[in-house]
Amino acid sequence: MKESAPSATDHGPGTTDVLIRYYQQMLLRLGPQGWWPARTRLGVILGAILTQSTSWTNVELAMRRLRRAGLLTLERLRRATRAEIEAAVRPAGFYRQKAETIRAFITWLDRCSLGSLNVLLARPSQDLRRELLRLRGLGPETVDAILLYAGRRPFFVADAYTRRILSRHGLAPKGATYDTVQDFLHRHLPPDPELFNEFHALLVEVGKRHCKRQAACCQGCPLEEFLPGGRPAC
DNA sequence: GTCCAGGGCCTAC
DNA sequence: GTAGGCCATGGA
Repeated sequence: MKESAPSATDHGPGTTDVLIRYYQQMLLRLGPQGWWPARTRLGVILGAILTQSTSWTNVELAMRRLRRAGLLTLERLRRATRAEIEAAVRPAGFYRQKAETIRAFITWLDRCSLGSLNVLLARPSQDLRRELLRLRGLGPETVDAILLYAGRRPFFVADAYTRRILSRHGLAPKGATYDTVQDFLHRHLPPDPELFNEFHALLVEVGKRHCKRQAACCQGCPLEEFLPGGRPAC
């Protein structure tokens, strides 16, 4: 079988230990992150859509506007116009696309899961993931965030920070795809939703503080001591 | 003024 | 298959 995409580096049986040490170090330095900061499963799903390429502060602005407009229930979202949803989610950016994604999700939920998040989230994990990925506007990262944070399923959200940090630490090749990095983490971590939840949240926090897209990083980073050769990899 | 954010889609090559 | 453009707002 030909493998065209760069594969994550397999460090053998010790890889799990390495990853757990990363996790423990971040947890020790930063403490529990308390993700996902939404009150309901619907809130988690809306947040997952709104946070696409958007800072969480802007997502919070949009969520507040949704709440003020009474749009944080399925019943109200069904009756809301496109313009109402667009106006509420505007601070999160890409507001036309995101409003349309929200409407598409609600329509699909009504058609395929009796309009019930209980019914939806009771479906088998792989089947549910495959179906969600078919919805326009839901890519792998958003779907996995929904599965992990709303459905408590063990899908690691291998977002840009996760890929960047693992790459800079030599655990994944530069340019590794979402699926490659997620598969790597799934092979080397116990399938524990609580672990995936906290691990991902910690990686994002470290990424925001120390691993920006272009900036040099590592100074003061909780993971600095783990860098290959003890030197900055970035 | 510039960069960036807890992505995803589409098109051209 | 993949690189590049586009979608958009708000904070640093």
